[in-house]
Amino acid sequence: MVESSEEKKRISESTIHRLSIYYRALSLLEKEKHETISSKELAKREKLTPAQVRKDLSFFGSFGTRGLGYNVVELKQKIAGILGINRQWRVALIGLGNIGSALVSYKEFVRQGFNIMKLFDNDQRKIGSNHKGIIVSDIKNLESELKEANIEIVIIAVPATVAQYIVDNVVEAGVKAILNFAPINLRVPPDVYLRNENMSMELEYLSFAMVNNHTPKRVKI
Amino acid sequence: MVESSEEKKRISESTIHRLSIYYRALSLLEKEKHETISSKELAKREKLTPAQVRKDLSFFGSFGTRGLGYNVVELKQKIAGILGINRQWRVALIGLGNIGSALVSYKEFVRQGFNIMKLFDNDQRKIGSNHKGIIVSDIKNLESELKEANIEIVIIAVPATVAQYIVDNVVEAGVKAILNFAPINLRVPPDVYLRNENMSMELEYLSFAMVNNHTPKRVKI
DNA sequence: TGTTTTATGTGAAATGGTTCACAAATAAAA
DNA sequence: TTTTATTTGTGAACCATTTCACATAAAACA
Ligand SMILES: NC(=O)c1ccc[n+]([C@@H]2O[C@H](COP(=O)([O-])OP(=O)(O)OC[C@H]3O[C@@H](n4cnc5c(N)ncnc54)[C@H](O)[C@@H]3O)[C@@H](O)[C@H]2O)c1
Ligand SMILES: NC(=O)c1ccc[n+]([C@@H]2O[C@H](COP(=O)([O-])OP(=O)(O)OC[C@H]3O[C@@H](n4cnc5c(N)ncnc54)[C@H](O)[C@@H]3O)[C@@H](O)[C@H]2O)c1
Repeated sequence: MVESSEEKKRISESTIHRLSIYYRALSLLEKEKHETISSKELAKREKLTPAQVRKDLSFFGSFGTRGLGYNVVELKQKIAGILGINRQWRVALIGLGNIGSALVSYKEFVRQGFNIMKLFDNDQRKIGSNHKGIIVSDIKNLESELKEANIEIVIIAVPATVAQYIVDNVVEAGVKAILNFAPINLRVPPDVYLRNENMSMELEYLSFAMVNNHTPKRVKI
Repeated sequence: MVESSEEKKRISESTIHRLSIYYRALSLLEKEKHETISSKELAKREKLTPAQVRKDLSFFGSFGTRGLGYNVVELKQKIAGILGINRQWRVALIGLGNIGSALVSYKEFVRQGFNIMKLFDNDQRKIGSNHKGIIVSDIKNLESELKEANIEIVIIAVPATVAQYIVDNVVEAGVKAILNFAPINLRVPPDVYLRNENMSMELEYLSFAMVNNHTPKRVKI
């Protein structure tokens, strides 16, 4: 079989994270009625370097105008396309406890096209109740309901002890992207994308920095 | 003044994050009654390489025994010392909304020595109320109460619109470490450590990965 | 006690990511 | 219209991190 002609560039994770940063900055610039922005100015705002901004963007195309900079609205749309947030994503959240309930109310997710459409829990008092217009489903029906609703991304907000078991079912249901809040190293097949949100880790970094007088190259994203 | 004889090695952020991972893994191994662990086995468990584990640890000393591996309890304590979590930290949380309330109930923080001792809000209905044994303070008294309670770390959980203003006051009160949940790029002086917890960014990574069939080098921590 | 096996600790090599520096393109000014 | 000022896009140089590979040391075993 002939190799696809499409170039498969290896984009670094840092570049992807910075695209998120550019997107957020451009949203603000749009609100502030800026028509164009130079890599220099954008870098200054986000404490990065102009070269970094240009190099990041150059992996995906030439979006600027020499002598002028980038059109704010246009670049924002380009980045949205690259990140895949110029569309709606169907998201389910499992575990409606402290953190799960907070996430359901997080408006930023919806604004970026991440729509929580299904909620699951195993607590009888929670099943059937209404959260932000969504009826909480019984975890027993996880697989069938995930499939039925065509869920593409699942957020895990259950205790660490049951997280692997839940994830196995989520994978079984064909979901390819998982955002995990449980402080545990989950096993998923190679074709499933997994990201972990670990808040203790960030506090531990602060602790380390204070104890060791750490001098970071720059503030973490 | 003579330069301190203490070596000031530049430890990478990735190394620090992996120390957190090792710590969590070792806690589990301790529970599972493992007496020793090799870099090979530890790496396998956390999907890292043995060389990586050894190199990370070697920045801080020689903690292992050739032919045997590392003593679980001993290494765990060493890492706790390196990360600065073999002590108690005095933490304050500002903004008792959705995410703030969830964080107050997060037991993992306490387990690692991060004790939330002060809560602040500007909502009259919340001020004076009791959350997990802590009376919510009026944001008006922020500076004086932060100083009085000797707060070392502040968690920001207020709307992005007011976050910079709040942070300015926190910095004014002499706090040197901030964990920020507001989706905004905060300005702090160079001697203040700032970490951002940005959940949209992780979802955006998943979105990017799915749209672009991204092949990461390895799963992000 | 001697031999074999296991596993650390660490320079050196390889890989990956960031910054430099400049040609090329366009805008702005003259 | 020509000149000057900006600013992009990108190889090349640089720097940081990861992996390799092996000398060294201790454990396990005979
Ligand atoms: N609270 C926080 O601020 C916070 C922060 C970061 C990470 N986390 C992590 O997020 C997870 C949830 O934390 P929490 O504080 O919200 O805990 P919680 O106990 O308040 O919530 C857990 C929820 O999961 C549900 N649940 C339990 N077992 C289940 C199952 N088998 N199937 C479906 N649902 C099930 C429970 O009914 C409950 O509603 C934990 O892993 C925790 O470590 C919490
Ligand atoms: N809800 C989530 O899951 C989530 C996730 C990630 C990040 N965040 C971010 O965390 C922040 C809080 O989000 P939320 O959903 O909890 O919002 P929220 O509105 O529920 O809570 C905000 C809290 O801050 C308080 N507050 C407002 N202004 C204040 C001031 N000047 N001084 C002191 N307190 C003040 C409010 O009274 C409220 O209690 C936002 O920046 C949000 O973007 C939220």
